[in-house]
Amino acid sequence: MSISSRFAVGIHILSLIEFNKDGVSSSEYLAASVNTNPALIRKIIGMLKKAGLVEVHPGIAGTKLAKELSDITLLDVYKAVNVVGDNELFSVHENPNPKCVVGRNIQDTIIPILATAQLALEKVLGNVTIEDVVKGIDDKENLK
Amino acid sequence: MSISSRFAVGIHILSLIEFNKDGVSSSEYLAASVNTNPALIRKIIGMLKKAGLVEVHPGIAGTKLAKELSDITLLDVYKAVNVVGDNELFSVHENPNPKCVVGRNIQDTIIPILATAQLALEKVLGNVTIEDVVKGIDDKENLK
DNA sequence: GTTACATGTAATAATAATAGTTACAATTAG
DNA sequence: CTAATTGTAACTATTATTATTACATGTAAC
Repeated sequence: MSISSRFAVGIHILSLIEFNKDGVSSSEYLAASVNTNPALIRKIIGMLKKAGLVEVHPGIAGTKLAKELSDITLLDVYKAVNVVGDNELFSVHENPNPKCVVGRNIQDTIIPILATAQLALEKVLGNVTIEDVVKGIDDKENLK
Repeated sequence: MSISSRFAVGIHILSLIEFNKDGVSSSEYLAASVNTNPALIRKIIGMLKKAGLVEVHPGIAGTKLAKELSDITLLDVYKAVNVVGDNELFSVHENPNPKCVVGRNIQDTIIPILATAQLALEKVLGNVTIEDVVKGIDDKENLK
């Protein structure tokens, strides 16, 4: 199965807050662009807030970025929205037979390999910032 | 969510066929080591067969490797068991609002980035072979 | 040919996560 | 106080996985 779109939605939200920095980014406003409902947006914003990426206060309309655009990487967002835990991108069958050479060693053998693969993926995400995404959106828009 | 354990089970199966190369690796035998039932093993073996990694024939007990150990990478297994399609590791929300700058450009902007991350992961898997896994299992076993 | 056994595959159920939705309490500004 | 917004909980629908049962199909041995 694939990684939850919460991640993509998180990127969308942060980018839109930047594009709308002179306006008020309420959950309703953001939901209209993502094309979902405000409650779902608030749930994701809650995660971004817990990770220190945005500032938002109960009762006060709007969410603001809590960091510079260039200081927020996609890895920050990916971790914030909890799509994948450390070393949990791959799942490994849980109870292989300990009476078998393969069964009693397979987990210890492949888990580090899978972790390396996961880290390679995360490293790519760590090298891209929301600033890059915002620029990418701008570039695509200007080509139209 | 995480990537199906079919992948880990596929690695387990191929490794065990090697360790048991002088014996008969029936679905029942393999299932006992993986600790699941034979039908599930046969389903996965069917996928490995379709990918040309193993040889197995209806009515005849046992599965054999169709390639050298060093010619089967974890990426081959990963693709064989269909856990993730090309460019489908990450899911992206489907109908962002085209009336918004972000909404109409977000997909084209982030999809290539996410694909790069996925490729980095797959590259790691492509550099590890079943031979490496088998050696790893042997090493761990000899330390006990 | 029939018997015994193995593979191939369909159907089903249980579980878990996602995505969407509604509802409402808590909080704040005016 | 009132209106508006955030923060959450509860619930549903959907989807994929994993496990399981059942049985048709294929092969070898007698």
